[in-house]
Amino acid sequence: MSGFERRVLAAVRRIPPGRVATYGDVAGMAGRPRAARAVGNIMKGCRDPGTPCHRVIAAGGLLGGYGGNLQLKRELLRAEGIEAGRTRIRRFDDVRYRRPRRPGRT
DNA sequence: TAATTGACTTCGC
DNA sequence: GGCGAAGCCAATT
Repeated sequence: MSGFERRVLAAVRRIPPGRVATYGDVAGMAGRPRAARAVGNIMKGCRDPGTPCHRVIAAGGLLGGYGGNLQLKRELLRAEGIEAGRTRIRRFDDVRYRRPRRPGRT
């Protein structure tokens, strides 16, 4: 397992329930903001229990993919209070998870 | 080592 | 909203 992959999985695990993050966001949390594709590639092989891959979606609130079971992804999200339309998450901006910032002077 | 492959992202039509 | 093109990144062959 490469360091990048490990960081990506760790980032995904940090996404709280009821919230989602885009591949790009996860890539950023992993330290490679431009590696959204690589993140997707890793997600594809996401079989680690405890890693909520379903909370990772595409940019703009698009659903992205889920091993062909996009329907399941929607249900899982819905179970966490996130509703999704045919192609897109609802209230995406509200449920989107962001990297925690260092508390400091503003 | 080089080429290919995507659960990506942004832009234009 | 859907489609095609270009850019970008790591894993796999």
